[in-house]
Amino acid sequence: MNAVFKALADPTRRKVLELLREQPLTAGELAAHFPVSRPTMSAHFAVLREADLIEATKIGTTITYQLKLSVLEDALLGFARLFATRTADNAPAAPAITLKDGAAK
Amino acid sequence: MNAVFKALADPTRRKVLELLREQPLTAGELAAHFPVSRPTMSAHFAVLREADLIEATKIGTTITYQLKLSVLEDALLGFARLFATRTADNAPAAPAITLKDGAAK
DNA sequence: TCGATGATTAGCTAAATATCGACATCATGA
DNA sequence: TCATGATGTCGATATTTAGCTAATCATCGA
Repeated sequence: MNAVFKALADPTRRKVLELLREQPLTAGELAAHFPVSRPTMSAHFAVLREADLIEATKIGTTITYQLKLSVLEDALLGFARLFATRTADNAPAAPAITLKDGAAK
Repeated sequence: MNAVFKALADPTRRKVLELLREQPLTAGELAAHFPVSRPTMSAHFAVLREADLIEATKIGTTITYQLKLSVLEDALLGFARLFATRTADNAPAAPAITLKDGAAK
């Protein structure tokens, strides 16, 4: 979970995830959205991969990145759960939290 | 929102927020939970204050910190909303997300 | 007013991070 | 085979961050 929050600390990386929400994109396509160099983007991708937030698929010489929504979800939910107050009697172990219909585990 | 995610990137700071979920605590009480020096903790508090995640109240010589749950919630929800997929027809503008009963705006 | 207590500020170091240009890799098509 | 296009890796540099000790500030009680 720490790796996920570390990854989310950077605006560029959050934006990458946001772009990948719509559809998988190649490294080049993603890089085109930002004013930084390719190596810099590559480093950001590495951080996101390390956090297991994205998945890389290599086809020929092209690498396509795909969002792993469930991992993002688990981290966010795992953290949010720590703040969902549980009163003595009224205590559902897990509060109602969903990022996306059907995506919650 | 960036400040919030920056603040959440550190495990110590996340733990501080978690401790404050239960009840307000003084700087000293909080510091007692961690193996780092007081000044270091003070720096963490400053980051959390900067992100508006906690509120400081000075009583005499003691400073009590309190969690601003709504700010944390807004940031998490604001981000999560970006990933709540909206299909063409089945499109609720905002998905059902709550951290805590009655706390959602 | 003094001294003790709780907390922050100042000044510093070490480590981590972001960023770049240059180079390496690897698959593809001429 | 060779050039090319798409990426990643390397090495260097600058910035940021976490952490420490020592000093300072503010408040309270004797």
